[in-house]
Amino acid sequence: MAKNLSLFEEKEGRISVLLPFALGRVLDYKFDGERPEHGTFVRVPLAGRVVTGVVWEKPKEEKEVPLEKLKFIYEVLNVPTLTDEQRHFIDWVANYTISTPGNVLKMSMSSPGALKTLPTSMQYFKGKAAVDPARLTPARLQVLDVIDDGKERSIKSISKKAGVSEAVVRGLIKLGLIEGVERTKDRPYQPPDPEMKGPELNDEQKDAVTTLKAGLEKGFQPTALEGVTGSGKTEVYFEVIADILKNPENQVLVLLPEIALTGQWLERFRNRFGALPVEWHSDLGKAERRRAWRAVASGEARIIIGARSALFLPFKKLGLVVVDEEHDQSFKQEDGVIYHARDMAVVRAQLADCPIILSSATLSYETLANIERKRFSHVTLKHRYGGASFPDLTAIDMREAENPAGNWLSTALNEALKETLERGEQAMLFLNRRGYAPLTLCRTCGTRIECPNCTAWMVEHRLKRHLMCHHCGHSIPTPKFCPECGVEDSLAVCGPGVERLEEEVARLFPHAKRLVMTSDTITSPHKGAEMVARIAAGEIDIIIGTQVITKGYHFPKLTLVGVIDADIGLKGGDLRAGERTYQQLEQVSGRAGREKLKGHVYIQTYMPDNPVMAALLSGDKEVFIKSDMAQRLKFNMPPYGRLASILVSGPNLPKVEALSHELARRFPRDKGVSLFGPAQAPLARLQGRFRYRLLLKTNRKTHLQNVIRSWMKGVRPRGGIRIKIDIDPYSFL
DNA sequence: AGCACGCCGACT
DNA sequence: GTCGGCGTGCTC
Repeated sequence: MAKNLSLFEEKEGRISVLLPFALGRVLDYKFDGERPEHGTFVRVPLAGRVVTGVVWEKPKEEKEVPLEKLKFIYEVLNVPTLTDEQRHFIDWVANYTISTPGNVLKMSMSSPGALKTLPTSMQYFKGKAAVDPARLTPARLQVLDVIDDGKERSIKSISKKAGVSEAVVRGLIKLGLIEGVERTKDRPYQPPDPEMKGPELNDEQKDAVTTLKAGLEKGFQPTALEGVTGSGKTEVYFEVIADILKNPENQVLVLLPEIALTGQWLERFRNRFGALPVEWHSDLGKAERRRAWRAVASGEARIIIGARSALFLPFKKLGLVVVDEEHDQSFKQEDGVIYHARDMAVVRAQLADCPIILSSATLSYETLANIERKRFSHVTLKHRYGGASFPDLTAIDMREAENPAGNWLSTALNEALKETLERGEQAMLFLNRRGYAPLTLCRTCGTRIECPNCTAWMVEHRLKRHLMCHHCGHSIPTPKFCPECGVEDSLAVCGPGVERLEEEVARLFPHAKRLVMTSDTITSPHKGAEMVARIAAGEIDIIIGTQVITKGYHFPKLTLVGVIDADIGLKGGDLRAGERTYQQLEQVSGRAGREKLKGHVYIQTYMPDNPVMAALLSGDKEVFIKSDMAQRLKFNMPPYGRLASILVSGPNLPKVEALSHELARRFPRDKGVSLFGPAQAPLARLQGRFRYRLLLKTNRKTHLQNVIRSWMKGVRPRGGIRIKIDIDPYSFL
């Protein structure tokens, strides 16, 4: 009896389980039988339902619920366990971003349903039944010959291999000569072949590859790969990937900013590795998502390319991380768990003790600072691939430019367009404004049509015949009468959007084939790929688009780039306005003249003397970046100092104001820490919620998160108020 | 995340 | 007089 009891106690025990939502702590459960190790996926009861979670370490400070109160886990899932590395990463990110580990875990699970329901298919193999030899027709003998090896196959593959119809196979199943079993197996991915020969690299690229490969032995080693637009950075890191893949266990993660438009990247990849990588992005269907997730977890997926969320996939053994276009602001996740995928990727690589390559033509200031601090090594490509030259840059001073009334294209740009089209080349016009016009106002009463939910103008989208708020999605049919004074046909549109620009181009060049590319017209990755293919095939003469066209493309016949309003990004005047505008203009300029044809770039600006414009035009970007970064250093701003943004929002303005001021009062004044605000956020109302912001600035030595945690302790937002904490903010809205 | 519990408006 | 709005709190 006593023996039995002790045996029972040995077998029954307590484990902690992390659940994929904001519970704020782990929950304990009992198990019987073998102790599930940390990282095991389990299904557990929770308040009358069953949820999937992961066996986790129990934080020391948490008190124990008595064993008899605990419930038993229901099921241990047949899924690879999360590695220690992955769990540390999740905890680290939660701690850094001041979110709950559960919410971060959710990003690693990403398709909860996929963990329990697996696709099943019947697989068939040689059975044991004996049968009258007289019934074995030649077709049946063919089949028996195929299955003699005992391997499991589908009916389809057996019939194909034996060269008989599926009916023959079914007949044998009925006789028991073939047996079936239900198997859960996703289709395998085609493995990449690192030995395949890629395109010939030039000397500069070869040198870069040599340098990068030499650093691979060191384990964790961040390297910035800085190459001018068109220098062939991708082919350089492909060689590093090929090297890493020689270890059959290694997995490689490539993060790209805009997954919607990676058709060209995938094509280059296939040319080098003979197969497509495993893709991960929000557009994947349920089945594909599960297949990719499990392939990553099992180690079958060798190369994963994805948007920022791919960073949280449950890698089995990460051997290399590449962040392409590392300066791109879309790596910053702005809601839910707020994180910067580039920064977190560095942490992920550090935990995996593997190299990481940050690639860009316009490195972020964060990365430049890390190069200065000697934390990152630095490899550069200064020349364009294939002997292509850099485009000529011309500024058009719009204060003086000839500019026929009502036109957004200056005469100079118009002329350049004409010449480009006459030569049979392609042009790209960049205007970072969706829709037809950003503002509609009444000529009679002066009313500007605003969003009822946000402090923002309604943007006309003429193709869709409505006005739309770009912040909350609210839309109304384009009105004929002023909503305020009721006068008919008194509404006038102000300013250009890409649709309006397209209208002008159509008027000036009625025979040119035009294509508008914005998030409104690129509704799916497939559609984006289709557009890119049409441009590459020469079916399009003029591409008109928002920032989606600035990134990564290679169109050999594209020789003219026109920037319609280079100043848009500078107007907000926020911390990163200069940096962002510089990067954007440099990137879009880089689309011109990437092969043999000479490229030309026209930049329309009202402030040609602005340091950003001056730097671009002189080609001396170093001077601008150095002085801009020196400013940041002087004011202890990122990447030298640290920022956190605290956004208080709620439906009731006085309550939002009151809580914001209470936060300011409670703020622990300390050296090395300063608080700005509270002040109304630039977008004072968003989706019906009023917004106030506080900005916290510290030096690099201060533990920013600890300051915030102790500051926020005991603050209980009530009455629908939310506090959003953004560590290292990029957006100042 | 879900789901129950709990106090204040428009209805069979 | 009830049905139900979703604010608040709890789940091992």
